[in-house]
Amino acid sequence: MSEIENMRSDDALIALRQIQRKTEIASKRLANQAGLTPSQLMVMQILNERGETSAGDIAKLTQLKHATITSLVDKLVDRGMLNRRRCTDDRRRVWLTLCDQGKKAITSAPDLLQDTFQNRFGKLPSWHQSMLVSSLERIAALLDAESLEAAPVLDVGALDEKPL
Amino acid sequence: MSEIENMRSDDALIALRQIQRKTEIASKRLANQAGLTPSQLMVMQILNERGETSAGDIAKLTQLKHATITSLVDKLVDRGMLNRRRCTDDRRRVWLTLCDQGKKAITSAPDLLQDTFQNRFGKLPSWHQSMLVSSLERIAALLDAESLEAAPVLDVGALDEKPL
DNA sequence: AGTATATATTTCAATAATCTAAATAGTTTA
DNA sequence: TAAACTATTTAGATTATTGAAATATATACT
Repeated sequence: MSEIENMRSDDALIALRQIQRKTEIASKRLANQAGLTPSQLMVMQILNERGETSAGDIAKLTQLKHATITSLVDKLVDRGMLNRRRCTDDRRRVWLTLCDQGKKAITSAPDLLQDTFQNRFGKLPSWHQSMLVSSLERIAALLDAESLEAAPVLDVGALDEKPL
Repeated sequence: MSEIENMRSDDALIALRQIQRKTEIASKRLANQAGLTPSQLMVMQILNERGETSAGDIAKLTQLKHATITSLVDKLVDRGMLNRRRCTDDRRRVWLTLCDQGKKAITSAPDLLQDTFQNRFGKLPSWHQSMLVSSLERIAALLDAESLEAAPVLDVGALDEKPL
């Protein structure tokens, strides 16, 4: 690939990093508003999107160690955000689910990034909206870890399942 | 805005969250490979992109407290990654810059996400590349808000409880 | 000018998040 | 059935992050 051909890719990566930083900071703020740590929020969002998920898969998805997940889940269970359920098929495993209060906690906190985004996005012409959505979905696909064989840690399989 | 009109916005937000999670995890891994914490990496990337930046601005950009920046910078300076320089105009301020070793540290670590992305992106037809770049830049702009960048975190703790 | 007030960073002690290694409990394999 | 393997937890240590007070400098006011 020539240098010139790389140019657009570089532009894309720069924009991606900007997006990353903005969403990450917004996440931090959102977590705070909901009375959660960013890691706790991440776990709860994953559960909200995927439904019942095992502790180990959460560890893979978040790239946190199992011990960390355990202590983090302990706290969330104590606060009535999550349920722990031992898997009956394989009694080593533990399934986690959001309970109602948990769902409420993450949906009721005002999300500044989301609000701002929706507001501005809604004002764009329809064709532009479509283009952005398909671009975002394409980008997400380009970032997919499937063929990143060097990253077995991410190999959770259902990683690309449809959220919500 | 009607429910139907909201639909595409929701799709966009879903894709955005996927992108966020993927880039965040890739960041964690990259930091690890470079022998840095994610926060340290973030600081160094900011310095790499913006050049000399004040400690306070770094605090705002990362949404970390000043005390945190101080200790984090201490370590990076000790390791020869960064330079501290007292501003001559306003001697309260401190300017930070990456030094050569720091630049090298963040550019030499193999970035799996970046490599994969570049590889796949490069295979797309030119018109598609252009569209993706402009879409990404537009998205970044939609996420841009002083309120998102500068606003202090409201600690009007959501509701009843605080984190344990 | 001199005093009060505001800003930028640091220090220090405390808290919270995360990790490693070992332990526990259950499953699969040979 | 023993050995090897997998999932989660426990315990203890390490590290990151924080709030509050301290320091040093700048700005505004009278």
